[in-house]
Order: sequence, then structure tokens, then C-alpha cells
Amino acid sequence: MSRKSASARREEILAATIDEIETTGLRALRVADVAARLGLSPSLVIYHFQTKEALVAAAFAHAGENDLALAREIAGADEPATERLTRLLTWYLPSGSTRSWTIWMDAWSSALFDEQIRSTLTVLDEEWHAVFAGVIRDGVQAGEFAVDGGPDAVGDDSDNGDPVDTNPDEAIPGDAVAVAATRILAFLDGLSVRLLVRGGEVERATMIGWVTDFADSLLGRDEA
Amino acid sequence: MSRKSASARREEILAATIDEIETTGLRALRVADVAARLGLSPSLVIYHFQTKEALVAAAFAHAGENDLALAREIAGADEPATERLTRLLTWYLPSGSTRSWTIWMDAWSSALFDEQIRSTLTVLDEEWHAVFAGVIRDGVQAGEFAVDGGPDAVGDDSDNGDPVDTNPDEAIPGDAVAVAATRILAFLDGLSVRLLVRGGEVERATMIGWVTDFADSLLGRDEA
DNA sequence: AATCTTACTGAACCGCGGTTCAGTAAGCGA
DNA sequence: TCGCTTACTGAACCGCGGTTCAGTAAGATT
Repeated sequence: MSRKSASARREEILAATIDEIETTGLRALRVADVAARLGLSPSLVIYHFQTKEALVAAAFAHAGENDLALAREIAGADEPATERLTRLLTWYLPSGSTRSWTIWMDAWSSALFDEQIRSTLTVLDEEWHAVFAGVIRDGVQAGEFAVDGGPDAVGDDSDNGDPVDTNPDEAIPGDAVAVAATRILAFLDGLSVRLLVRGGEVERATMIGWVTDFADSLLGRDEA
Repeated sequence: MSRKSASARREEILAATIDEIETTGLRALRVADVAARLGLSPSLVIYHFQTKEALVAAAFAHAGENDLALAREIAGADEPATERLTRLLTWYLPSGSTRSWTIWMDAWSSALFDEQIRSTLTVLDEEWHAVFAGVIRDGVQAGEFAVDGGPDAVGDDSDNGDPVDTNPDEAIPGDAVAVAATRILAFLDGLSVRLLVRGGEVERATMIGWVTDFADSLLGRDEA
């Protein structure tokens, strides 16, 4: 019966929702279960979020910000960029521990038919991109990485309306750092899906090696 | 009122189900809609497949086999391996045309909590892997590619129980060809997700360039 | 033509679960 | 102490949609 402030309760409910999606999947998500997890009535959940749909959308955003906060912590550490990058790569891939991952499979499929969620994911992705790009840029300035515009665009040198972009934080091809970050993130996502869907077919440790190689080749560090 | 053989009707229904999932998403899939799409009664759908769940599982398998059939066609063409590989890469990435893609977002998220679907996806993935590995192996034998065991595993040279595997069709690290195929597939999946979820943030053509570069570096072809 | 199999329908069933709403009480300010 | 705001509940509502089932007729088989 303990009354809490609206914001505190909302946060509780969001956390419970994320846990629920994480363990049973979005498909099986019921507001009643979320409420039961906190010993509350289903009506309260609807009271704070007006609809289940809104609850889910908020939960995705909340989960995303949680992960980002940890990522920024790693990215902002007082260490050489090489090490920070490695730690980011390692932490990004799904493991038993920290980062919730299965929720993003649901988020992706939801985003395809829900404009709200799509834009949420877009924002989150841009922030992720900024985190990676920041570390890479640090490494370039420290002389750890050598990023050349190299073999970026292969076949589409024709119709790029704005060849140069002034803002280095956005995922615009043309900025070599940004491109490297995007490619690394894509590879990470692809590997993560495999890890989740195909179980232990390929060892997580092996995958970490693969991304590291990939990053090395993109960032001009000699492999092997 | 036209009666059809059970197998023909089943196939029709599966195709309709795939279309429906593709356009409205698994979340919103209703058996009534599938039936309506063919001008049939919902009961008939349940008559052929006993449950909606089974229908969806069958639809995933069917969609997967469709895509694979086309992939095998490309892979088996009478062309140099380099060209076949490029065409595979290009065709794999989601585009307006052929290959259905959004359905796989739903398939992935479903697989996380459905053993049946998970094993279906596992089988499909193994077949995809075999297709890519086959083309790569052709290229190696023809001298187009130079695959060395190179920088495969970076940090886990310690605990590989079975260092050598005899079957070259499986995704076992240790076989350099198989490893290359797995890495390429992972990158393709990651790029595809971005293309679908983030819309036209990065051009499809640009991504094709990225995968090509990646494949080139894995297959020992000099870039740029 | 008679019969048997089987694809197919219509209508009803029914449980599930999100949402509503009238009412309760906990905290807080005066 | 009174009263006002507001977090919170319980029960009922209700529409949606998967599934059931008894019945129909199309096509094959003889």
C-alpha cells in the first residue's frame, strides 16, 4: 500500500516491464504480469501509462538509455582508446550478465510497423554511434588509429547530394570515422543475433576476436 | 467453392500467411485475415494447420526455403565464383523486390522463446552457410580467392576441444572457409537490420560496397 | 448412380486480457 | 483538523480472435 511519487513508480514499472519482456518475450507480455511482478494492480499500470502500447514504447526507450549510460561510462574511462574500444566491443555482445539483448529483437520487429518505436530506435542508434565514433576519434588524435577515407563507397560515387557534412557526430558516409563506427555496429548486431538465435554454435570469445579483427582493419592497425 | 488438394491449399495458405506477416507484421497477424486474403473461411486454415502457432512455424520454414531456392540458383550459376558471390551479397540485402526480409525480424524474436522456430532457423542458417561456403570453396579452388587460416581466433587459442573438423559444410571455426562464410553472413544480417529499421540512413549501394570490402579482405583479395 | 472420402463452411463458443470507472485512502499543505 | 490532490484498487466490462463442431457438397472410386 506504499504510495510512491509518480515518477518513482513509473520507473519501477518500466524496469519490471523490461524484465518481463526480457524473460517471456514481447509476444507474451501482459500488463497483469507486469503489475503482479510489483504486487500492484493492472489498473495502476494503465493509470501511469495510458495504454499497453505506450508502456512498451517507454520501456524500449528506458532500456536503451540504461545500456547507453553504461556504454558511455566505458567510453569515458581514463584509458587508451584502444582499450576502451575493446571493452565496448566485448560488452556489446550479448552475455549472461549485464546488457539486455533479447528485448532488441522485439524492438526491431516492432519498429517495422510502429513509427513511434522506429524513431526511438533511431535516436538510440545515433547515440550509440556517437559513443563509438567518439572513442575512435580519440584514438585517431592519440595516434593509435589511422583512419583513411580508403575504400568507403565502391559503386555510388555518383549521386551523393551533400558530399561533405559538417557535423561529425552523425552517421554520414563521407566522414571516415563515422563510417567505421557504423560498420562496426552493424557487424556487432549481426554477431549478436547469431549468438542469441543459434545459441553456442560459435563461441562468444571467438566472435570477440572477429570484431576486433574487423575494427583493426578498419582503423588501420596491422592484424595478426 | 473450388476444392483443391490438401497440399496445394496448404501451399496457398502458407504464401498468404507470409504475405500477411510481411505487410502487417507477426504481431498483428490474424488467421481470419489470412483466410480473407484467399476468400476462404478461417476454419479452413485451422483445418489444414491445427493451430495458429503451427501455421506461423510452417510459414517461417516455407519462406526460408523459398529464399534458399533462389540463393542456390545464384550460387549454382555458370559464372566465376567472384561474380556469384557478389550477386549473392547484393541479393541478400533487403530491397524493394525479391527477398522478403521483415519476416525474419519476427522470426528471430519468436525463436528466442519457441524451440520449434529456433530449430527451424538453425536448419535454414546451416543451409545458407553451406551455400556461401560452397561458392567460396569454388573460388579458392579456381584460384580467385586465397583463404588462409590467418587471423581467425585472436584470444582463444587455448580451449578449442576439436581443432580439426572433417565435415567442411558446417560452421566450425577451424575451417577457414566456413569461418569466412559465417562472418560474412553476420555482417549481412547486421547491415540488413539497419537498412530495415533505420530506413535510408545509409544507402543500400554503400552497404554493398562495405560487404564487398569485407569479403575481399577475408578472401585475400586486395582492396581499393 | 450410389457411396465414400475429405475439403470446406457458418455460426457459435469462450477465454483471455486490455481498458474503464467509481470509489478509497495516503500524504501534504493550510 | 480539515480538505484537497492524487496514487491506487477491485470489479466489471467487452471486444477480439482462435478454436470447435455439426453439417454440406465436391470430386473420386466403384
